[in-house]
Amino acid sequence: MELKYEKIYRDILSKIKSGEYKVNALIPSESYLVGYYNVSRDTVRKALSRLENEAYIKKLKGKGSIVIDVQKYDFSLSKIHTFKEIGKKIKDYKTIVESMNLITPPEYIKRELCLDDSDKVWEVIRVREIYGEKIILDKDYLCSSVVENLTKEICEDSIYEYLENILNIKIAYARKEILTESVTDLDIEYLDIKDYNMIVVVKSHTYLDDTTLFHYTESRHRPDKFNFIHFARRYN
Amino acid sequence: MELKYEKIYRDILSKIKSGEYKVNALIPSESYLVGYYNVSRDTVRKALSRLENEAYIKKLKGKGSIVIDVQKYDFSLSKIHTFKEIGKKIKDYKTIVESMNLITPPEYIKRELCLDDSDKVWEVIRVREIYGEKIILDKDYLCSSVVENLTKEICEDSIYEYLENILNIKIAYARKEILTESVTDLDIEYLDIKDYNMIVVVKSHTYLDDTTLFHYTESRHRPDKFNFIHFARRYN
DNA sequence: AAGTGGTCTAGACCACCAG
DNA sequence: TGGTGGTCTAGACCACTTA
Repeated sequence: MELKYEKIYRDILSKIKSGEYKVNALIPSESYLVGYYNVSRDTVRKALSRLENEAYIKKLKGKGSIVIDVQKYDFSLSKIHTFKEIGKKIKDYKTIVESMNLITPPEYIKRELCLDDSDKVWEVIRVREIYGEKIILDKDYLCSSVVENLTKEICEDSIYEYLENILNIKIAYARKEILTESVTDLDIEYLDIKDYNMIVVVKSHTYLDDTTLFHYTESRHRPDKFNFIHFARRYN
Repeated sequence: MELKYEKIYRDILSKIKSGEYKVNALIPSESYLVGYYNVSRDTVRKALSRLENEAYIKKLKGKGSIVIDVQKYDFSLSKIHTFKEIGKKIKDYKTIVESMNLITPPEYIKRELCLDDSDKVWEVIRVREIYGEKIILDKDYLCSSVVENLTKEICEDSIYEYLENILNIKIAYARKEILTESVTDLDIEYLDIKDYNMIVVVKSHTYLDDTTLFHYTESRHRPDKFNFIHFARRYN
């Protein structure tokens, strides 16, 4: 059974995206929506809260809810994006799996993932090629206790789609850290690094629904092609 | 009159921070908190939702709400941080106001802030010095229609504290974009740039409660000292 | 089976905005 | 003054976890 407020959320979102609810205009009031969807006000409000959280609308006390220009923020990484999602917006991209092995992790990965000595991890090295240039080097480490099997085909497609759709693993949080480092030999070997001597590194820790950490990634971007957009709402 | 769910939110948060509610342990159940605070369940749930949104707790169906290790994420920029907040965690820092003028904005600022020809803006150039090194160059542009007066003292302290506490301006959203650029003459002039030839730029657009854009910033960071932490919750 | 959080309802009063 | 969203209540049923 589908949740009522989810259904309403999606219905309103589709009306925003189709232009039925116009940017900078008010959407129908809560009391109207109560009648329209034949639900309680609280259920309508749940749907609207989520739309506001995701910055599609802004609620204005005494006035109504206004539609925000979402076009500008559509590339936002405030949600947890996978490369495949980003890739959909770029016509010419490719993922090359350089290696994929079940290994006893090196000391610093063991620390990052809080592992025991006997734990094993999948190490996946991938290169992202955009418009014919090798731009991003991804190093993924996945706990084998959570992800038992992995194939080259899955890594070429999208690891996260496999985890979520096939293994039915629920991801709750991701913590990302952005910093810069000097270029390493590995960067030079795998990427079209040109004469840049710095690289932008995005380190991600991904947590399951039960708050256990199971995945660590280092995504190394050639600096000229790096772009991260973040959209923050202020709580009051 | 203070809001009940705000009060409960702050009370639970203080108990998490003081260690009364321990990391990885469950906090009291919703039904217990209903009795403890003598409010309805919905009010308790509002407080807990906010704590979950801000990643202090994680609610687990059928089990309870677990406290997340917040120490690790405390430097997070998922909220809208000002330099002053960040500065509190660093012992030795200083803000130098290099210039502050009410100007007719250059063309690209007019575009960024969607201004008319007659509109004027405050341009503030500041340098952030950390442990004796000039690390960050901030260029701020504020619409004079929103911020009429500005002084050097305010800029040395915190522009945002002035806006929020003195002018009572409510900030609703901020959009941040992170990218890298080549070092400019201005960077070399104002910063201790060493021999780095790249700089990490954070461009921010800040919106008011009524969704109007009023502030554009470029924060230019020496790459070796740049660090951005982002914490994302996954919606289901 | 008992306890937990998740969804949903129906109703109340308030502060804010517009005409 | 009438309509809007914001807060708060009391009660219901559900799915999930743990024992």
